[in-house]
Amino acid sequence: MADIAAHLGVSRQLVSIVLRDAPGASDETRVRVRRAAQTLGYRPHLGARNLRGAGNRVLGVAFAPGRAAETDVVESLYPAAAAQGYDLVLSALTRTRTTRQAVDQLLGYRCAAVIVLGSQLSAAHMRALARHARVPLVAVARDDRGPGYDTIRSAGDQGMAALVGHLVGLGHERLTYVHCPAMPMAGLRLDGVLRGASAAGCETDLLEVRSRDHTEEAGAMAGRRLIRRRGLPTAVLAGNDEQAVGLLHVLARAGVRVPQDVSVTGYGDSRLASLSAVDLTTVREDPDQTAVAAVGAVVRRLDAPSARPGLRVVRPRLVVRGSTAPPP
Amino acid sequence: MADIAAHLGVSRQLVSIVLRDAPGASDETRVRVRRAAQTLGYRPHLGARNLRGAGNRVLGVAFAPGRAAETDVVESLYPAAAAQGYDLVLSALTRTRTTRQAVDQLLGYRCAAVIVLGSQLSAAHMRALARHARVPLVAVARDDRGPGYDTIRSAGDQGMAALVGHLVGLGHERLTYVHCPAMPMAGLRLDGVLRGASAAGCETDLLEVRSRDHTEEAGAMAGRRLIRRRGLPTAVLAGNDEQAVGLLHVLARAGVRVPQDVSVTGYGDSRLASLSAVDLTTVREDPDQTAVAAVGAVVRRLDAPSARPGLRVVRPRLVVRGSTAPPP
DNA sequence: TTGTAGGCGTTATCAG
DNA sequence: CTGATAACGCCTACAA
Repeated sequence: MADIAAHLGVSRQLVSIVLRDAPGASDETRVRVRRAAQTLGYRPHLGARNLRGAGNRVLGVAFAPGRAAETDVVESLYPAAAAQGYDLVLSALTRTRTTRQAVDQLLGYRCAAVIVLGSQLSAAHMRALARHARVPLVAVARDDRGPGYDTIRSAGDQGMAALVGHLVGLGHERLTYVHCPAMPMAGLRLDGVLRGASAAGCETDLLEVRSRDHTEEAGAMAGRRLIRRRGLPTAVLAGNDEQAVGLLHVLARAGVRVPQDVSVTGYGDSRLASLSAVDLTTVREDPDQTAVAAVGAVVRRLDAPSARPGLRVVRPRLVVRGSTAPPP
Repeated sequence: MADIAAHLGVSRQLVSIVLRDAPGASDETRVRVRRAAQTLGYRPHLGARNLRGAGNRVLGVAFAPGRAAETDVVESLYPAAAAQGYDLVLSALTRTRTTRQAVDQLLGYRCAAVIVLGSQLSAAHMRALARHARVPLVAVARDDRGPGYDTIRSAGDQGMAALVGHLVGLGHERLTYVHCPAMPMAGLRLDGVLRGASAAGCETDLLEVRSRDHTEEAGAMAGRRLIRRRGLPTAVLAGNDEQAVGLLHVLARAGVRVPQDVSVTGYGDSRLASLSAVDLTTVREDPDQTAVAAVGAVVRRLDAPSARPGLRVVRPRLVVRGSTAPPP
């Protein structure tokens, strides 16, 4: 910044005024300063900016790259944060990196708040983390809630109930649900299936998969167990899209036709679901809505730090594709 | 830091000395200072640290969360960077966020260097970006090379040649390669197939998929075209694992058995390849090796800024699984 | 072991 | 519009 000032023969303050669009400079100098900044390759030093204490306008995001639902939310978080004047800094959750470590790094950058996506931390650890971070903490895709942090999640029960309604409407009378307890928010989705089924007056079988994995592999395990059984059900609901894809794969290799012989549904409407070879009936968890809600929670908490942390439930939407049909 | 000093009644310098393990403090005070830092919830201000100019020990990483190969490398980058005393700060490449924007943000944090994973920028734009960033730039998974930036990639040609060798060894005499020009490093892999085939004295058919997508969707398109043809080939090589999975899905739904009727191979050994329902013969691009090579390139360039940027090729490894067998 | 002093890049306030 | 001055948190150097 001093370089620009020297180069133009003006004061540093003037340059600062122009670059942060503050009042107090003529249009002509604004242009000159901006041009000089361009040619000199000027770039604001974000660390120095945050040093000033007040209003650092940076949100930290901890997430697991590779998890489809989370990366979608991250993608949506950029515009959502920008709309409120915030920038994002990311920190990865990996096998070698705990939620705590990731959040600690973000706090090192003095983020105004931290958004944690899909952490598998226990409720107690999450609360401890929120106390430890002295900035607002927002948890996305958890089925618990504070105290100490805001929670954003989609209504997994409503979504599942909508899928059940869709299948019953097609004429199915008995549904099988692939329940994978290791999956975040598994309980909520199971609830939705059971309540939806009892409301529609239809039978439900539970196929419980006991594995730490809750993606394609779990779906494949469920598929193999279904095939070993005497008769196939007419409709199977998987806990999420990845499980549904694993299930579809196993069914296809076994010569079972979808949807002619069996209808299959997923949850999430991730990238996988809309692939032409998958074409999965599912429930859309809108990442844009989730992202906007998360940023909204941050802003609200920063405005009123003493307010009780809340729970925001985002409404899911049924997406009917080619993997469901009337029973054979 | 001043808080700790006040709380203990010592000087800030002493606290600084203890916290960065510098000589000049007694063991007893070290313990006291550390305990106080704990209880006061002290956390170093990374921005302020970087402000000091020299040796900021932070590497910027620009990548697309969601791309399997890239997230694997990111996961491996954390330990690789830590081994050299570096921390990582991440910036996402998304539909709404260009490589340029992501790198600009990283430069704002005054990273010592920037690592860009799998950017689809043209060679000219990449060079411009390297000039614009005044710190070392390392590109991972590109088939071009500088000047202006170091490149790390796996030997796609050798990997493909190894797959060809494996298939020929099984007795296949005619191979079909799914060529998707939009895929990064597509040319290199095509080369490997052609050279491997001519060395082994076997025929090759090219199935070119013209689509911007180079993942499951492209593989599914290729699969549908194969099935519409008169006779199926005995072996199909896909450009990467995702394409292979899309291909497998379409083949399975069409009643084609893998590997009894057709052998299928992928490239990358991503998470998908080892799923039990996929069980794909492929080539492993080791993310650990790639990550170590990338950090190594950074360190070398920081030591000798004037050295000519180089190309580092990581050797891939054949992984034989259940999707390949002798021809029917 | 402690104190003093300065600098890193930015924002902010004050009086000219 | 400029000039002067301060503050943010951390590091380094030098002297007591």
